[in-house]
Amino acid sequence: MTQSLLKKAKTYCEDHKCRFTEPRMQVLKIIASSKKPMGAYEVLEKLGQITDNPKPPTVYRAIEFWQEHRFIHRIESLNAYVGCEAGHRHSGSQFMICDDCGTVIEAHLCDLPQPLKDTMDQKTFKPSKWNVEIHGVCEKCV
Amino acid sequence: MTQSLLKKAKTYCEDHKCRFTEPRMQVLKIIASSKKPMGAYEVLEKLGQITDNPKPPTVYRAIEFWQEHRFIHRIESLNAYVGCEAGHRHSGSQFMICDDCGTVIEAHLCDLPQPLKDTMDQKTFKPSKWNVEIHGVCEKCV
DNA sequence: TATTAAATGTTATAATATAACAGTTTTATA
DNA sequence: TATAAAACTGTTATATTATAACATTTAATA
Repeated sequence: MTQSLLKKAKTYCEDHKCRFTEPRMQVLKIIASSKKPMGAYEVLEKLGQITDNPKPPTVYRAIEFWQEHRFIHRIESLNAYVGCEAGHRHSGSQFMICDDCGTVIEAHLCDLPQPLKDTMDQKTFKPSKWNVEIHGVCEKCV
Repeated sequence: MTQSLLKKAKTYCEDHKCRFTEPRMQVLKIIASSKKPMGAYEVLEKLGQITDNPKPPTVYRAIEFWQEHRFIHRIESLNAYVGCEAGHRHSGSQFMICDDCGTVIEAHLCDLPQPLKDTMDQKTFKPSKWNVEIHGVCEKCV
């Protein structure tokens, strides 16, 4: 997905008056071209193969930027990051994480499932953001 | 919930041939008596008020133990831990996290909601563990 | 082109978590 | 009940993940 995501990201930046800079581009490229979620320091290491001795804040800033603009997601249970093509503007994300091969599959539900909505109502809780992480075994690894 | 949870935990240990030791007891007590999730180093600090200069592994070991036996949960998006009275033996957890006051409310759904089950089926993914974290604003903080 | 805003580079350090090994307590069993 | 094995703790050190702070550069815009 690397190329298409980079292109989308570039267009997005142009449209939204933010800069598609070299470090941002490189970091997105590195994360997008990985099949598995990457830790920030893995990204840093990869980046070090391209640019001269980059430092953690470079990576973390770019990660933060792309997260805000939803081109990457953080997998909380792995402290790692994955690219996202979907461009969804809703506030939920759902991941299936294969504990065997490490692959992450993203689902793209737009709405909070009803049983959870019901719980929100019962507790009078106003959700703004939600994340689901499901660990298990993927098709290939069964 | 502190007392009842400690009691449950003690009984559980007796029944399951694991030891209800001093550091485990203290750590569970500290986490259970907090209304909000606590970070490991907050627990460590509290523990330091009771015992002499405890070290991180003491806390992390106890946390790991109680997590395994489901007396506490980790809130991934906060790197923090909360007590759990439910004693559920199923493999899912769901939390509502108030970004205003920090309170965490746990839901207790037994089953993966249908839309997510459907996604699992579509992708032929075999789930073993699932976690939902919903950020938002609680009743009191609206 | 001067000013401002946005972004980067760099140093240092904070926050979170675990490895490794010695020593102790409890449990199992000879 | 002595002894071995297992479970657990104490301690030192260090790994891993993430951010604060400030100087500098780049780009947008007045």
